Amino acid sequence: MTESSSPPFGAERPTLKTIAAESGLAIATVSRALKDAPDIGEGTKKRVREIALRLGYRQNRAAVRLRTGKTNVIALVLSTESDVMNHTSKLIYSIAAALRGTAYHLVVMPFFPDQDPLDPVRYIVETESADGLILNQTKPDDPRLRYLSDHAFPFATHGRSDMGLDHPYFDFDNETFGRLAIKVLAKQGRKHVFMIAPPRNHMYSRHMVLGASQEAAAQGLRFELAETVTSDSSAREVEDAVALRFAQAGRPDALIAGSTTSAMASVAGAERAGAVIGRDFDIATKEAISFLHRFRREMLVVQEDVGQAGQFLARAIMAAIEGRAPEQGQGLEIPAESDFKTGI
Amino acid sequence: MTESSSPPFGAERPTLKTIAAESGLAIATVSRALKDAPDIGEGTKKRVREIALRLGYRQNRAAVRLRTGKTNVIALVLSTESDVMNHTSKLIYSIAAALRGTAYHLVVMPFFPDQDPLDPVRYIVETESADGLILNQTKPDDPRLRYLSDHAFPFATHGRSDMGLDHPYFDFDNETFGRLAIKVLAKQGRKHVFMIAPPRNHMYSRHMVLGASQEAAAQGLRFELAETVTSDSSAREVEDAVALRFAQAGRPDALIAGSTTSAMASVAGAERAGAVIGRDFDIATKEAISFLHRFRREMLVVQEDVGQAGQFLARAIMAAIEGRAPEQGQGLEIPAESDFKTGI
DNA sequence: GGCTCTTACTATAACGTTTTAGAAACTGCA
DNA sequence: TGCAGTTTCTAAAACGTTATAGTAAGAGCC
Repeated sequence: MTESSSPPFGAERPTLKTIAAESGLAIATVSRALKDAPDIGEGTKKRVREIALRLGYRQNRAAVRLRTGKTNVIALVLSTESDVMNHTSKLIYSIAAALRGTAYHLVVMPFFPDQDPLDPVRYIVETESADGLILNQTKPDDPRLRYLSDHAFPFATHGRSDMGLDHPYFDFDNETFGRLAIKVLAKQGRKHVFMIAPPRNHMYSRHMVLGASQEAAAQGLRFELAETVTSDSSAREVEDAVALRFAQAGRPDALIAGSTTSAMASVAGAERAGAVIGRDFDIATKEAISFLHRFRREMLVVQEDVGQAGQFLARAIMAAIEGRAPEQGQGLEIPAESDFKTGI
Repeated sequence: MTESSSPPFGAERPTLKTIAAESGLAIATVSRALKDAPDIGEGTKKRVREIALRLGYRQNRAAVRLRTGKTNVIALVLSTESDVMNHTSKLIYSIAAALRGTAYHLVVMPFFPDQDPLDPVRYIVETESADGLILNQTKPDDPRLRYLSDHAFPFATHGRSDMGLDHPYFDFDNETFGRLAIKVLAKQGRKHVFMIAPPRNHMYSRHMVLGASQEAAAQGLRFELAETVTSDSSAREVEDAVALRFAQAGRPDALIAGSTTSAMASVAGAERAGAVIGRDFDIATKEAISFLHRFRREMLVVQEDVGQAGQFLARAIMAAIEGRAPEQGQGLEIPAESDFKTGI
């Protein structure tokens, strides 16, 4: 596909000017010919394209950017919190994959715990160093979204917020996840669930807890939320908390973990307290990359399709930038009960 | 730190021209004042800085880029192979972290299995869309490195090559890793090692196999290399291969795995063949993110410090771009015997 | 008082592109 | 033949910055 021969070694990179000189046309004509403008003759267009190809011409992005004000850059601002590492790289890959063949580049801009979450966002908007941006780890009331919305800057988010803003997002339906997790555990005959939820200030935590608690009530299960740890706590802390709880009276017989590492840690904690997975308790959780079943085959796990999220977000942000209506405004990945699988 | 007030809502973004008008100075003077040129009076500099701050002035990067030819972009070309996901996100984070506060941005450009590995590299060089680039997963004879070297384009690599090129790199010392893995297994009284090595065409595979095989010879251990699978094979394949081997006569009593997932899969395979970890066999491996001990506490694992690699590479590539001599030309993370730890 | 030297500033061109307004050449038609 | 209409091309300005060459004013010196 990339048939253009590279420019002769050491030579200057060809510009519109080079092609103009070569063809005897004006720079403006060459420019318009290359973008297939209607007021350029077919023969001329063909000739220009051939010369461009022969010379290995490539647009100077800085010049286009300066002239048009369009950067052709999409920024991804990444939360560095927790164990979302697999999650993260999958997201990056899938966005980059969706951008392939388009004019857009992806710049990655993590923000760090010591930083105001607004900093990278403000930076991008103020310097206009991207045309649009993608955020993850949304909060119910998220100042970043307010800022972007106030400045009419195109953005899309992985996860929802609760601010009544209408913007493109993709989310995993954690409410359904929570509901189904309970259902599946109930089907195993479990009566008492102990849940390691994500940090309460994240939007998806609310959804997950809501779904689980409601369904537990409906099914008549006892529902208990870990108070001292979240799924973002260190593995050690989660393990200790679960071990402690399982050693106390009224031992739960089921677990829900909000993240992959907290799931592993929870199992380790329950086992330390002498409980056997599949016999004394079951655990339901989700993961972005398939490996929990190599840890314990008995675990009930849903695969979250982060690749789908990345692709959706890339398309949505491009549509937003170009002022097109997105194919779909919002996306939700809804797990089904049958998606909860063991590795047995 | 970022004290600059944002420009009044809706107003045009201020440029040097704005400041020039505001101060009564020429554009050139403002430009030079802001970059602290020696031929501008102190009073003027102070006044210009104040106005710039008040107006929330930020350089237009496209203009700078067009004028100077410098992009202030560093590209990271990522291999998508195998299970290096944790590895990958750690690398991204650490590079981005090292770039924080500098003028450089990080654009991520994965390449995909269906693609010529040279494509993204050529693209960046031809379009001059970055000042320098970082590559990982080097091959002994790597066309990407040859191309970059031929075009005198600044680059740094995670991993070495075998082409006699002098360029900045950071590597984990896999030869020492291989050697020590054998040593540690020998200390456990093991006599017969089965190794799941990385794909043979990767540089680090050569190193690892070399170290392990030599040390095995020195220690009088039997050394056997898995022929049908590599550490990049699917978990299922690795598990099957190890299970098969452990079911055959002359069962090994030790494993070395070249990657984290292949380590998990190997253990699963050995266990399927009825072997018990710590009793019938031991396994040595490495990981980028701490979690293998939650899988089996008995595993002997070294933590590879990918964060250090990212930081090193970021610094090295900036030095290369700016024509400075790097603080250190090459970096090697050398594991020690005492770094092999169990989770017990 | 004329000379050079230094300090502090400015005008202008250039980077490579796109856009706008307009010019030139051709066509068709009366 | 003349004129409007169409097609195809061009000149020039602009985006925001930096580099270069140069100017003006004052200081120092004999």
